[in-house]
Parts: sequence; C-alpha cells; structure tokens
Amino acid sequence: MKSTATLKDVARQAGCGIATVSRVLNGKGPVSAASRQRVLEAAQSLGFEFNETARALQSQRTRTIGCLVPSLINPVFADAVQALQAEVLAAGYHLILMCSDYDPAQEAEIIRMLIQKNVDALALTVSDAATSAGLMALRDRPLPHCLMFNAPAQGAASYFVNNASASARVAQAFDDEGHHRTGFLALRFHRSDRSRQRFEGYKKACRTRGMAEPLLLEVDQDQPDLGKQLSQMLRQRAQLSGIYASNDYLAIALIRAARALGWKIPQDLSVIGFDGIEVGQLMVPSLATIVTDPAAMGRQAGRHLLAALENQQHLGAENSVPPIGGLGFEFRPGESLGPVRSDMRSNSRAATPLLPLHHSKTALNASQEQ
Amino acid sequence: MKSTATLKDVARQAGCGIATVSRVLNGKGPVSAASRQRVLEAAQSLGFEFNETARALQSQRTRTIGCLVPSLINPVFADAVQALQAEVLAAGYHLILMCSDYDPAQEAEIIRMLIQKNVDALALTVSDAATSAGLMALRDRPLPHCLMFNAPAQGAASYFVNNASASARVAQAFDDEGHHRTGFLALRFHRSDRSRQRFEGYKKACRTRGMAEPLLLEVDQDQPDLGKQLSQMLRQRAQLSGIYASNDYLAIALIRAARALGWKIPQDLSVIGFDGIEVGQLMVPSLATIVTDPAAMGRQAGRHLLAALENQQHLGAENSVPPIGGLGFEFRPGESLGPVRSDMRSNSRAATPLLPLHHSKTALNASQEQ
DNA sequence: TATCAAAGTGGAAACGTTTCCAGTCCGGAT
DNA sequence: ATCCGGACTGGAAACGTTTCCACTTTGATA
Repeated sequence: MKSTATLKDVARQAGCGIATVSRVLNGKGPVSAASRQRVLEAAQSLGFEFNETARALQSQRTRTIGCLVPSLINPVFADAVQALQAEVLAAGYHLILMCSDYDPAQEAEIIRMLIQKNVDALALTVSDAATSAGLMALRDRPLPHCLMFNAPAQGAASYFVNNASASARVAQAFDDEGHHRTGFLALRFHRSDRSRQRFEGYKKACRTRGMAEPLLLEVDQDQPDLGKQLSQMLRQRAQLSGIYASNDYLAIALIRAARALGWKIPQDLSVIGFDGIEVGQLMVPSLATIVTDPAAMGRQAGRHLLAALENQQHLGAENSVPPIGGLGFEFRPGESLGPVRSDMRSNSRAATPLLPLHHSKTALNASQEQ
Repeated sequence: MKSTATLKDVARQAGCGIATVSRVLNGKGPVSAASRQRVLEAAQSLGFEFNETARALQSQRTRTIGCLVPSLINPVFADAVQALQAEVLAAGYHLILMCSDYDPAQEAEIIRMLIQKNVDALALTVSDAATSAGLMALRDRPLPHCLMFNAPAQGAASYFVNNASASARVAQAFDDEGHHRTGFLALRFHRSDRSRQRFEGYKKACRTRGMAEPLLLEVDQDQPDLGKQLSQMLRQRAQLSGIYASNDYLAIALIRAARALGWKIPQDLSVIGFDGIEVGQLMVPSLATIVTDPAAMGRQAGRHLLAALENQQHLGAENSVPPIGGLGFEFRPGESLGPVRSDMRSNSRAATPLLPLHHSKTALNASQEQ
C-alpha cells in the first residue's frame, strides 16, 4: 500500500533535511540551486509523490468537494455533476459523489458523512430545501455550500431554474393552443420540491389565465408497469386535452401509452415535458418541453464554491458570489403540442365550473424574466 | 473549518487520557464501565466527530475508492457509477468521481491524481484498455483495481459485455430479416475500444454469415449538426438496408434523420442500437437493440473491489474474485427492425462483390453463450 | 578587519488519530 | 501476608506533511 517514498526518504538520499525537500518540492521558500538540484534528482530516482492525506491533515484542507444528488439515472443530475466535476478539477479539487435516492433520511446521513470526511465545500440537491435537516446542520458551520436545482432556502445560495416561471410558460403554451382542461403528471411528487413547485406554479398560472384548475396525476415509481398505469389513467381522464409532465421521461412514456390506446398525438392529446433532454428532439413526434441547462447549474455551483474557498482563504468569511434568482430556461416547441380539437374545447368549457369570470391573458413570457 | 472537538478535548473533559477515549469511541480494547460512561457523555456534550483525515493518515486507509469513466452524459456510465457508489457506500466506502472525456492523456493524469489521493481501490473505464498508460502504471502497484465496460486487459479483471458476441447477435438479427448490406455507425470510433470491438465483432460475424462486409460510418462528435451529417451520409449510402449503431442515442438520431428524408422505418431502413436505454422502448418506432445491464457492471465492480480490500486486509494478496468472461446481454426486438424490402435484397446482392461463396448460416445465439 | 543582513538550512512542533507498552490497581490463590 | 495475573489506564511514538524558528554560512559594507 505504501510503496511510495516519503519526504524523509528523499531527504536522506539527497543528504539534507526534510524541510529543505519540502521547500524544493513545493517551490516556496529559499533554497540554494545546489540543494534544489540534489533534491530533485533524489525525488526523481525514488519516484516520490506527495501523500495527500498527510498534506490534508497538516493544512486542514482536503481539496475535496462533496456532491449530493438524488440520483444519476436522471440525466439532468448526471449533466450537472459532470460539469461540476470538470469545473472544480480545473482548480485542483476532487469530487466525492453521493446519491440520496430521493430519501431525506439518507440525505442527512450522507451530509454528516461528508462533513466528517473533511470536505472543503458541498454542492447539494436535496429533496426539500426548506425542511432539509442536513441543510440545517450546515447553516451554522463555516463550511461553504450551495444548492443545485432546489430553490434557495435556509440561507444557502442556489443554482436552479425558477419552476414557477417555467410552469407559467407551459400554461401559456397550452393556452395559446386553446387547451384549458389540463393535467400535471408527476412521478415522485412528495419527494421532490421541484415537482411540487412546478405544480404549484402551474396551478397558479392556470388560475391567472382563466384555465381550469389542473388535475394532479401521480403515478408510482415502479418502472415496469408505468405504461399500464399511464394507460389506465388516460382512459379515466379522457376529457383532458393537454398534460404537462414533470419531466421528459414521463412525457415520453405518456405519449407512448396514449398511442397504445390508439390516440393521435397531438390531435387527441397534447403533451409538454420538462428538462429538455436530448432524445426529446430526436423522437417522432418531437417533444415540446422546457429546456433547462443542468450543466450550467453544476458549473456555476462549482464557481461559487471555488470563489467562497478562495475568499475564505485570503480575506475574511466574505462571500463574493451573490445568490441569484434562477437560471434561464426556454420553451422549446415540438410536435407533441398542437391546437386543441374543437370538440374538446367546447367539452372542456362546459365541464369547467372553476373557470373564473374574466380571462386575463397577460402575455408574460417567463423566459424573458431573467 | 475545524470547529469540531478532538480526542484531546474529549479526554480533558472526561478526565482521562486520549487512548481511553479512542478505545471507547471505537468500541475496542478494555475500558471500565465508569470511564465509558464519562467519555460518552463528554463526547456527546462536545459534539465530537472523528476526523477521517487523521484516521486515514494513521491507518493508511482512506476508505475511499476512485472511479473513472469517460463521461456521465452517456446514461450507461451514469447507471454504472450510481450502482457502484451504492454498493461501496454500504461497506463504508466513498467514491471519488472523475471523467476523462474519452481522452487517454487525461485518463493517465487522473489515475495519477487518484493514487496520490491514496484511494484504497480503483474502478475504471478507459479509452483503450490494451494500451492505457494509466492502467499500466497500476499493474505493479499493490492497489486493487478493476475495469468496467472495457474488455479485460493488462491483468485487470473487468465487468463488461462481450462486444463481439453481442455484435454477432446483431448480425444474426439482420440476417434473419434478410439484410445483407449493412453499415456500422460510430461516433467516437478511435477513442473507444468498445466501439472498435463492436465493429470488429460485427465484421467477423457478417463474414461468417456470408453477409456483405459492413460499411464503417463515422460521424464527428459535434452535437449540433449531427442530424445534417447523418442525412448526408444516408443519402450517399441509400443502398444499405440496415444500420447497426454503436449506441442507442446514435440509433435514435439516425432514425430521425432518415424520417426527415422521407424514409419509412423499418421499410426503407432497419436500425439496431446498443445499450438498451429506457427511451428506446418508449419511442415510436421502438428501438431494436442489445440490452446490457450497466448497473450490474458497477455493482459487480464494487463487490470485486470490496472483496479484494477484505482479502488484502485479512489474508495475503490473494484475490478471491476471479475475472469473468463477460456479463450477459439480450437482444431486444423492436419496430425499428423489419424484413428487408425485396428490391433492396436483389439490389444488394448484385452490388456485393465481397460475398463469399458459401453462406454458412451458423445459428449461434450469442446471448446464450454466457 | 570587524560587523551585519540576507540567504540557506535542518530540528522540532504541530495536525488528530491509533496502538504499543509500561505502568497501576485490584481480587483471589498460595 | 505475599504473590500473581488480569483488567484498566495514559504517555508516547508513530503516520507524512508544513512551517516556525534558531542556527549557520556567506558576501558586502563600514
């Protein structure tokens, strides 16, 4: 395990003290040219490499950043993690990666472990930022951290997309095509504050626009019979002309289920997704969706943490990067969204007691907000 | 940064030596009930937590495993990493994650960094296992490591799918439907030994079956104009009745490009992918593909490393988990593969000077091999 | 020639653990 | 009463660095 030479070994071989060796190899402090030469040769011949563990113990900095996401199976998180990793690596930091499986209990435990491991900073996506116990434990600690995907909470900065604004944009898109009776399809509704925020934002936007209250459609997280669940759900909810899915995978599964019932997309049902994953553009029909930039979230979270570490190093505990109000997003039109069928339009109006009296068509384009 | 109490602090508060505190908190060594009580109370009141860095320096074990994959954007690697992480976490190990971006130079540098960080073991996917410099550096070191996705090489065990067998199965599938003039579509051909092995295996199987030599179709890795590249390529290669794509994403993009030209799938072109990603089943037409189990690779790599660590601990350097010959895979039929059109059949025969004299239809079902 | 600053050097303390070892205390057996 | 072995204890030495500090050397200045 420890076949590597130590400073002491190099010092012995070079015929000097370990302090000198350290100075040479770190390039700091005064050393004579002769010493430098001998040390470098000795280090070379012994194949010396620093022991980062010892360095970390001495310097109190592990050059390691903890990263917690719910899962890597959702490409949104994978993209963010990859960008984060690349960003911090450039500054010499490594990433310790953990997945919580959307479980708040594991979340807290994992954060504890990462602290114990002496990470220099943390980038997190938690189930529910407002109530996260792990995040709370972090609040009083002088440990730089920030959130990804979650809306900012508990004093932590965050790199996220404003789910309410994005959902308002979805409502507009449906409204523009005449869809007023719509549903919101969610997979892990109670384990993801993002999903809940999307629904809340969507509900509010529908209300503002005078659309019917959207129906919340929850499915279990079992993969195998997802198609069956969706088919059954669709049969029961045939009066909906549009469905907003809480992510693109769900949207794609929904489209397939609808087609399996013989429905035509978008004639019989319009679908809008969320995330903007690549395959959405490749499939037929292409998927209308909200395009976000998860890599940007990871990258910016990385920059934030590096800046905080830098400041902590040189200045006081001053935090130079201000928390921001949400990253940009874009509505990407697609073949899965079309105009409402005339018979459904009248149907829905008739069946909508919730319709407010005036249709305030405020044309707010959410993507322009930031 | 170091607001946490140390053993010394606890010892002072409990009125005993640090050795006793260590014994209590580690649950090993003889301690009186009275001491234990006092120590536990002191630790509790001070909110003591172990400093894992110091522990690592002392014990020469970081309880950390290095993980290197080309990218997380390909869900295949994301799945494997997630499974690996879950597996090793259960044994108290953490994962340091790095991405090489398919770059052999970065690969070697990253492996060096991970070694320097004193990881206890390594799980790697390299560009080319046979020639990887990083892997070579590992060979003489007593550092447990194994490969994922790569075929075993340089004495390292590997968890992978036999690309040649899988490709033979693809050849069979095409052959069964009468496709004899086919192509192999690759994105990062020279940076991925998997891709090359798939092509070689496919070429060989085609030869064995008396099909025409498959055409190698390479596209650049630029995302934006991938569609254009594919369209152009398809127009030039209209004589091909089937294309085997080196991964599912490429297959999906290819299908879209073909449709954009007005081609019908599978009537005008049959497509088979590789990996078996989820969306392949959800889209229309569903994608015929080789289904692999990347999570299993990650999981088994994790078990392998844990076993090696266990053995290294208790016994000698004996390695209890034998390298295996490849994980199982499965051919999943899909709507993207159909019978060859009769005119293309004759066309292709006529245009195929490479056809060997006898058609040896050895019906080897690759998926049954393991 | 005497004095001094600067440059170079290495010993030693620290970082927070684990663990060896040499002690102290006890009760029970001689 | 004496001895002995076991249970318990805490001092101290590692682990491999960084860094402070006090000590040489040197060359230049007065």
